[in-house]
Amino acid sequence: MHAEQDPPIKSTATSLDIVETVHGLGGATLPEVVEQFEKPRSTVHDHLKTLTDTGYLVKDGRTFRVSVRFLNLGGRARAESQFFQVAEGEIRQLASDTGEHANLMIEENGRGIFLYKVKGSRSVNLDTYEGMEVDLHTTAMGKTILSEVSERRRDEILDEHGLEPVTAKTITDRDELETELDDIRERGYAIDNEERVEGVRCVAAPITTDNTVVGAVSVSAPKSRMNGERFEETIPSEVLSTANIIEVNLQHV
Amino acid sequence: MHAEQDPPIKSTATSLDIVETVHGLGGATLPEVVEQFEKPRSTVHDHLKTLTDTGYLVKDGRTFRVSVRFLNLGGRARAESQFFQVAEGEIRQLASDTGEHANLMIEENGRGIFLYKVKGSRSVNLDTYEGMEVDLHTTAMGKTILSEVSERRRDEILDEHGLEPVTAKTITDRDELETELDDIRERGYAIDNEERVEGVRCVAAPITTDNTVVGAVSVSAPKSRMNGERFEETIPSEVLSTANIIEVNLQHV
DNA sequence: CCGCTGCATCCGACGTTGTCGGACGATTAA
DNA sequence: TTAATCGTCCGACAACGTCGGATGCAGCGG
Repeated sequence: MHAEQDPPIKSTATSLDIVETVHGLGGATLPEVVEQFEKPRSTVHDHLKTLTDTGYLVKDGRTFRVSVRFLNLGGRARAESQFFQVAEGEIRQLASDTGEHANLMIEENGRGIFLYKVKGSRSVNLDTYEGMEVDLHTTAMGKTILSEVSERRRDEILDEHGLEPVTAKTITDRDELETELDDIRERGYAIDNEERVEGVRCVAAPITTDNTVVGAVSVSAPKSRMNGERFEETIPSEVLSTANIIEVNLQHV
Repeated sequence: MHAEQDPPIKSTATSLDIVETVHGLGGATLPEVVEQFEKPRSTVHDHLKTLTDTGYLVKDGRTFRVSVRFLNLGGRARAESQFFQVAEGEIRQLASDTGEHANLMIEENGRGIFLYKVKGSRSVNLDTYEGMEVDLHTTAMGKTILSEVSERRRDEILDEHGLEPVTAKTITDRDELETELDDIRERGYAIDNEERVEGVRCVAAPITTDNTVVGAVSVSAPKSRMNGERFEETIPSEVLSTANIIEVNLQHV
C-alpha cells in the first residue's frame, strides 16, 4: 500500500519542514524550532542560516520569521492561474454587491486553499488570509467541493485528513457529513453555521466545468447580519449567480 | 571584502534556486531547467522530484510550475506584518476613491516588493502581481524609497542592482536619477512616466516613521486618464493624503 | 563584580547522502 | 519502424550534511 518513499533530497525536505514549522509557530527562535524537531541544535541552526542567507527567512532579533519573499513565488503562481484570472473580478463584484467578505477556494492535496479574498465595505476582520489552508469539512466552500468530488476521492480525502473539529459546531461525524452533502447537492449551495469560526456564517457554491469541481465561491459575515431572508434567499442567490458567471467565463478561455 | 561564503546547506540552496528558475521561466520542463544549470539531468531531476513530492512544485504534464502552496507562506507573512495591517484599508480606500490601481510597496534587500495591490473600478489589467519584485529605480514607489534612504544605503543599492532599463523611458543615468530624487524630496511625491510599462503613469508617495522610510503608496493608470490637473493635482494630493494617514496610524500600533 | 545560565555560532570527524555518469524504458516525431 | 528525446532509476564515489562538543556572548542574580 502506502509506498511513502521519502523524497530523494532529504536536506531540502527538512529545510522546507523547518520553514513550515516557523510558519506554523508564527515566528520562532532556534530552541523553539529544535523542540519540534528531533534534530540537534547545530543541524537546525545550519538550516536556519541557509534559509536566512537565501532570504526566505528573516531574522528579527532572536526570532526567525517567514519572509514575504514567498509571496513573490505564490503570488505569481496565482496570477498565472486561469481560474484566478477569470474569477477575480467576479469575486470583487460579489464583495461589492453584498458589502461582505467574498472568497475563492481551490482544493489541493485534499485541503482547501483560500486563493482570493476580498473584504466588503462593512466586513469585519477575519482570521483568513490569502493562501491559507484549511480542512475541507470546516468551511462552506470546502463542503461544496466535497459534495462534488467522486465518492472514491472523498473517502481518500476524509481518510487522510479526518474530521477534526475547530469549533463546537464543526461536523465531526461521517454520516452526518454525508447527509449534509446530500442537502448541498440538492440545494446547490452550502452553508457554514459557525463551523469554523464562532459567530461567523458563510454561504458557498461550487464552481464546476465538465462535471468536475475546480473551486468554490463564498460570502462570509457575522451571524448578526446573516439571518432571515438574507441568509436564506438573497445571499445564496448572489453566490450562486457569481459561481455561474465564473463557470460560463471558464468555457471561453 | 565580500566574504560571500555560501550557505551551509548547499542542496537546499540549489533546490531554492531551481524553484526560482521555474518561477522565472513561468513553468519549465526538466531539460529547460537543466539548460539554466550546470548540473546533470539526474541531479536536477532529484531536486524537482523532491519539490513536487513536498508539494511546492506541481507537475502539469511535462512542465513544472510553482505551486500556490507558497502563497500560504507568503500570505501569512504579509498578513502578520503590522505595516500591511495598517495600510491595507487605506490602500483599498485610495483605489475606491480614484477608481484606479492602488499599490503598496516595501523594500527588501535593495529591491521593491509589491506588498498589496487593489484594482479600481475602471482599472485595466497590469502585469504586476502581489509579491512581485522590481528594481527600485523603475517605479515611482521605488524612487520615493530611494529618495528617503541615506546616501550610503542608496549607493549600496545602486551598486548592487544597477540601473537596468525596462522601457525606453527608464532612468539609466545616475546623475539624472539624483536630480530626480531631489525633485521628489522637494515635491513630496514621485511620478513614473512610462518608466516601467509603456502607456502607464504612476504617482507615489513615501511612508516614513521616525525619519525612516518603511514603504510607499502609489496610484497607477493608463496615461490617457493620467494627465492635466488630475495627474498634477488631484491624484498626487490623494496619494499624499493616504501616505499621511498610514503614517499617523503607524504611530498608534 | 563575578559566576551562572541559556543562547548563537563555530569546529572537526564521521558516515550518511547528494552527486553524477550511465543505462533502461517510455514517449514523441518522422 | 526508427531515431531522438525525455523521464526515471541505479550504483559508486566523494562531498557534505550531520551531530557532539567547544567557544563566545548576553543577560541575570548573588
